[in-house]
Amino acid sequence: MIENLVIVESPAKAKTIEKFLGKDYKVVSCFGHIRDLATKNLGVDIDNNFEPTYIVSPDKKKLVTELKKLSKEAKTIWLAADEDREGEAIAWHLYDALNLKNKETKRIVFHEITKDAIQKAILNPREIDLNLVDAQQARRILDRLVGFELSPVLWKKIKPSLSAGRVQSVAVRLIAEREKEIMNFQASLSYKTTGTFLNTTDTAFTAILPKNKKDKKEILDLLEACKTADFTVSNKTTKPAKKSPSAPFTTSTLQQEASRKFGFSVAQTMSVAQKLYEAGKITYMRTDSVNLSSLALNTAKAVIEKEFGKEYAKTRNFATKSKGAQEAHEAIRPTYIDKATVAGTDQEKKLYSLIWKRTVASQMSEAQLEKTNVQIAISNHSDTFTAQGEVLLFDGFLKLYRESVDEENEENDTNRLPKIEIGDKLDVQEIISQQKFTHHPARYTEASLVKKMEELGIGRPSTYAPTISTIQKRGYVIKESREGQQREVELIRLVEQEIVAKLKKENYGAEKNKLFPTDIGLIVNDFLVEHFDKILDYNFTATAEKNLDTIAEGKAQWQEMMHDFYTPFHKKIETTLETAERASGERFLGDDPKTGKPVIVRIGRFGPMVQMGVSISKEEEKEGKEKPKFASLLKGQSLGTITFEEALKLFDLPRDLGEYENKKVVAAIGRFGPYIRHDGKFVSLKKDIDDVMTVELDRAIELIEEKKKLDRERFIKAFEEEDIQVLNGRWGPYIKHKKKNFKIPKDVEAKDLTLEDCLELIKNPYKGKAKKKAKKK
DNA sequence: CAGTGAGCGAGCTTCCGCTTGACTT
Repeated sequence: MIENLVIVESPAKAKTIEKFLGKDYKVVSCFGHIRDLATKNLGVDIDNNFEPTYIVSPDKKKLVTELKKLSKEAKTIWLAADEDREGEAIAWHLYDALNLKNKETKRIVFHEITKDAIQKAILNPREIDLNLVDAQQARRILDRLVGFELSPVLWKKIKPSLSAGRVQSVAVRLIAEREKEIMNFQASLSYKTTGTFLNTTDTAFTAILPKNKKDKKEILDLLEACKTADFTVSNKTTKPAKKSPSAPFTTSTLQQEASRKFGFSVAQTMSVAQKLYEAGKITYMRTDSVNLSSLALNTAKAVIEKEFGKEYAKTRNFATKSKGAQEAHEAIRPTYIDKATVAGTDQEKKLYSLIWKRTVASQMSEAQLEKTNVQIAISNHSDTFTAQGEVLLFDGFLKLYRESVDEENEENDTNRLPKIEIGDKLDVQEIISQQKFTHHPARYTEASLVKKMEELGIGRPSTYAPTISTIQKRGYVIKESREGQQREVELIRLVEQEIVAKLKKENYGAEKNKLFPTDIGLIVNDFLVEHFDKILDYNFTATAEKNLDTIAEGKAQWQEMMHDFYTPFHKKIETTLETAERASGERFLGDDPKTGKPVIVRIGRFGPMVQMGVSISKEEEKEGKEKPKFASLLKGQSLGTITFEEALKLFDLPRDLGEYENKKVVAAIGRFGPYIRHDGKFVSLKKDIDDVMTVELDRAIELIEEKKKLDRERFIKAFEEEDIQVLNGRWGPYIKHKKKNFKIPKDVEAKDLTLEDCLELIKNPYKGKAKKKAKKK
């Protein structure tokens, strides 16, 4: 008999809480949601007032059986899922699925995992809030209806297996629209003027003209005037300023900072954080809250006073700024703030240290600055130079932590100014006017997309990383780096009474790990925006959230809200299915100069392609009419931007390179990119080195030989009589038998394996640490 | 798994939000 059974969502949490509660309490975890809508027939009975059908998720069946058993034995059951909409629903699903209505069941909540908070929670149990549960059901059903009615429209009108949803489609829209802004962006040029001056004691500093000039003649006039001008300090102002630390980390700010400082992908950040959490080193990592427990505040204060001194400590409470925050947890912070470092992998150490610094800095004093602004008049010209200086009077939190910023753009014009007073006469060393291009808006990184999604209130801490991986998996978006290009800008310099102009090369347009929309992403987005503007509206989720809040307050019925949404939505689905054209992104490029046939680009069954000639029907083919020719677009090319010339070149593939060892050598492009085929074997071309359009026979032979050598090294041994090979693979040596692969235990030398060993491993496959084979389809 | 771009059309795909492992040739 168990006295008390406490069910929480996370197993790591269960472990900690059990320690706090003592031996009368058994604490177990339900691993999040245990049931979900059935996938058959939507899982929603539209005609029966949107009645949902819930089933226990397949991977939770065993767990639910186990929980049922435990709850039968227990006297009192405490449902301690998180205090937010999803948590309330989890509690209710447990109540329902475990059949707890005849048991003593209590609902408790806490926002921080401290002994104090848990004990308080136990003293204040309540009922399950059915209004909040209804709000969750409404959210779930809305998402199901949108996703499962919208996606099939795409299958019919664009391509099978595509997907659309309240969150992912808006995420794709952000990226698609940003790309269009960039495509339509016209860079403009203007001259930025910087002067280097000497103060009365000959110390140099720089000042700029606050406004850039477009006109070269104006610049030349100015520089000409400066040749003979006197420069006088006409004004000087100083004012105090302060900088305050940022709030402790939430999921989204942690993802952003880890991306900016370490280049982590959002998934990487989450998996490292998960490890730290499971090891008890940080608090829960999927949170939208910036709150710290009072215990954490006290420890932070003590740590700061000890490490930096009393004047560096300042206890603060931060308020959330993000839309729709539910704040069921604390901010992400070290469990023990007095530990500045932890053991672990490099990544774990780095991320922990970042979390520690951010948390501690959030409880430190502001930095005190003094900002100085100096105006320098030109005696024979109406323009005025401006110098800006910043002096740090007290470093405060900056002693520990400095947040990074997104844009690598714009050099900083602030410098440390020497002693300058009003009326000082200054000498000029040089004045440089350099042409500057305006920049297009920055493409999104994974992390800056998360930031934007959070601003719009779409997605949740637990879904940011999975959503970003979904839109990439569907092929809507691709994360890429692209090389920059060079261009020339003019630089006009006045030094020692002489004006000299020259051209300077600069790099621009290089992108590192940015999100680009693909052709299919752009086509799907255009289609959805055209036909389902309401769902694709950036405010759709925010508005829905307001309705959900009303339901949670008990002031509205969820079925009514669903009805109001669904009726027009479903009608739109039907008319779109009936009336909308198939969307293929088709574009006519021109007529082939050799044959006169039309050349078009469009999305085909296998992605973006170029087609020469008109499509024909089966009958026409029988009659001997000529079929059109097809070729896939290369990586980096897109339907919207490919030129006629580039498109024509694609028909040059496959290219015949000649013969080697009496066999033909051919260069072409396949599913995995550019390759060379020789004697029935394929060799990939080297990215960034080889060009499939120009590669020659000599190089091809080099690659073929290289591959042959690798294949030889791949081979360890074979037992031909049993069709067994021992080979070197990506994850080390393995056994290959009749097209199936088998693992080799770590402590076994692959080259010492005997035939008997191999047969044994094939009969009883070694599974590593795994206990059982998980079926997954 | 390195061709293909369509033919009949069965049967499949798909959502968001909670949680962790399992597992890749």
